[in-house]
Order: sequence, then structure tokens, then C-alpha cells
Amino acid sequence: MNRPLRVPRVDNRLPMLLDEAARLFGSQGFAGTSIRDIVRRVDMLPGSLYYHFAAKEDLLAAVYEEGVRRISERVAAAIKDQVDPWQRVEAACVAHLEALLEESDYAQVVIRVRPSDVPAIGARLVALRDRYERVFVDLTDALPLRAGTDRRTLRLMLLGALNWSQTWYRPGRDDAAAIARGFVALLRRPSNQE
Amino acid sequence: MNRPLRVPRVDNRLPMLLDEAARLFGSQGFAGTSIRDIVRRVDMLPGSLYYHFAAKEDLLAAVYEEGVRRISERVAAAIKDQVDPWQRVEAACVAHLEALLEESDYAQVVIRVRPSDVPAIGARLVALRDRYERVFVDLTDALPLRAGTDRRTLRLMLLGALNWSQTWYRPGRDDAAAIARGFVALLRRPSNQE
DNA sequence: GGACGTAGAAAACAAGTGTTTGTTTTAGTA
DNA sequence: TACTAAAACAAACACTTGTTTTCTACGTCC
Repeated sequence: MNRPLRVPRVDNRLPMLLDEAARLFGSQGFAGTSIRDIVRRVDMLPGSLYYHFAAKEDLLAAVYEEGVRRISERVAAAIKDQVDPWQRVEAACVAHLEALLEESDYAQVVIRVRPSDVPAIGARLVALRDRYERVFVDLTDALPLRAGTDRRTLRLMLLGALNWSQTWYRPGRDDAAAIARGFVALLRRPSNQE
Repeated sequence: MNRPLRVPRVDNRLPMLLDEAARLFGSQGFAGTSIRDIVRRVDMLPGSLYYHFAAKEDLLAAVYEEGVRRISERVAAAIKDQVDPWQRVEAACVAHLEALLEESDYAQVVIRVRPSDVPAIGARLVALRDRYERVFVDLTDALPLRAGTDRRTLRLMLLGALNWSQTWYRPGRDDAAAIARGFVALLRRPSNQE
């Protein structure tokens, strides 16, 4: 009979390890971050990481998965109370961007790291990201749009603009929620004057 | 009297070297590409690269600069004949995206590589990119928009959506020009039905 | 109290990294 | 023919990379 109860030790540094990995993968990318970079701040030796993960890629997969979990959670909580389709989209975008820019290193990894950069687990990462973005498919499908408007294009434009903001956003100067609302407003209200 | 004319050799492989560097930096990033990766396909030895460039970063700088030059050229040619502000923006976006997705490996590098990933030349890269994007500042400033519309937000949204398309675009399935026109149309015409 | 799983330390491994150094080949010039 | 610069070769440099192996302290459970 196998043992269902595994008792973790109190001095377990795995959480710290994941946090640091998220911080570095998110800011320097996968190839730009070495295992020694990660373990250094956790006061661990390089080899010790391999007790928790079989390979560097698996560490990334764990961080990436946690990142998807955290964004999904934030977005789900944000749209829960909204009923108006446009307000639901706006709430989701604000939550997405706040998680991405101001809250979680884990979320940054999801946006920053390209699955194609890590062939060994690329398919897994794509599946995770697709599963998350399905929320936005539903949200944009519910929008009352003029006939002929391409909903896929609208969704790709919105998510693209949000995700790219990671490259120019500077904390203090910019405000994540304001940016997200600004993008949604541009799609919702006409900008032209014809 | 010294000789201003230096005759380059005919078997000079520098152009091939730059092409290959652009291809790899664009598809695998800076840290993800080794010097041996680059020189291999050009039938060169690692050390020979250092006759042309003092460091790996300088090779990237050369590729990046050429990338900016190529996109700028394409965009300038595209807007030259247009007079209507919205059509100028559309032409610029189509040219930007076609260069980025279908034409030039060099252009991909400009979008793919983050200046912060290469601290040694980061400031130079930022300056180059800023200089290019100034075209879009002028283009969006000329748009006839309703009072109160934030032009910076509009520009960041447009460029962000375009640049991010690099992550999901697949040749054959997608069409760069159509994507660009779709994005511009969403900003130009109202999508809602209020 | 012996067995066992946890969470690492310690040290090394082979392969790969950017780079340097001395030398060679090629070709135009005086 | 002698000289010089261009462009690369050949081989190594010191260091970093991801990973493996062996050993050890600690707590839990029968």
C-alpha cells in the first residue's frame, strides 16, 4: 500500500526557487537565464535543483503553468460580477494587464517566453496559453458588434496590444488599468470623424 | 598621401554572415543564438567573425540597424503616394507588417530582440527604434479624431497589435496585409452597436 | 531503532560559450 | 618583384553551461 501522505519539510526552498525562476525567466528570457543565476539568490547549489526538476525545461514548465493559473484566476474573478459584454471585456483586460505588469512575475513569463524557444516542452506551453486565451474568445464572441466585424481580428488586436505593452510599460509613469481601459475604449467608440 | 579606396575582396562573406545572423537572431533571439550557430552555415570559423566585429553585441547592432533601415525604407515608400491621413496610416501598417512577417529577417530582429537583453548596446537599440517609430507619431497626429481621443494610446495599440502578430502569424494561413488592414479598420470604424 | 523518503551539499562532468592569438591566403598596388 | 591590406584559418584560451553522482542531515513511520 503506497503512502498518500508526504510530509514536506519546513525549510523547503522550492517556493523561493520558483519565485526566483519566475523573476529571471520573466525579465531575461529562458536562454538568457542560467541555472546558477536562479539558485544563487536562493542560497542553493546548481545540482540541488535537480532534486525538484529533471531539467531546466521542466522548471520553466512549472513556472509557466503557475503563471497561467494566476492570470486565469485574476481574470475570472474580475469578470464574475460583470454582466454587460463590453464591461466584461474591459474588466478582463484590466485584470490581464494588472497581472502582467504590476503583480506577478509568473504572468510575465507566460507572455515573455515563446514556446518555440523551448522545443522540448513547446507543445505543452502552447496548450496552456491557448486554454487561457479561450476566455477571451468567449468574451469577444458575446460582444454586440456591427455585422461584418471580424471577431478574431478584434481579439488578436486587443490581446496583442495588451501583451506588447510589456515592452514599453514603465511602473510609475504608466498605469496598467488605464492602459487597458484606453485600448478597449478605442475599439468600443469610434475614433474617426467621417 | 594615403589611399581612401580600399578594395574589398570578391570572396568576402560578410553579407552572408549578416544574413545568417539576422535569420538566427530573429528566430531564436540573441542569447539563444551562439556565434558557432551563425558561422556554421557560412562555412566560417568562430574566430573569423572577430575580424568584422569586435564582439557579438556589435554584430547584433549591425543587424538591428540594417533592420531599422529596411522597415523605414518600406514604410516611407508606402506612404509617399498617399494623402488621406487614414490611408497613410493604413499603408504604413501594411508595409510595416509585410516587412516584419513576410520579407525581412532583419526586420524581425528589430521587433524580437529587446534592448534590455543586450545592456552593452541597449541604449543604441532604443534610439534606433525610437527614431523609426517617430514616423508613426506623425502619422497618428495627422488623423482626424474626435476630441478627447488619446493619440498616444491609439498609436501604442496599433503598433503593439502589429508587432505582437509576430508571435501567432503563420505564413500560408495568415496574410500580413489583410491583418494590418483589419487592425486599422477596427480603429477607424466603430465596432459597437450602441 | 532501523528503514525510508525528503531536501539538499559537495564536487565533478562533458560540452559549449565568447574571445584571442599567431599564421596563412588572396589580391591589388608601387 | 616587393609590399601591403583584406579576410580568413587553426588552435587554443578561460570560463560558463546543464547535468550527474555520491554522500549526508533530518524527520516520520512501523
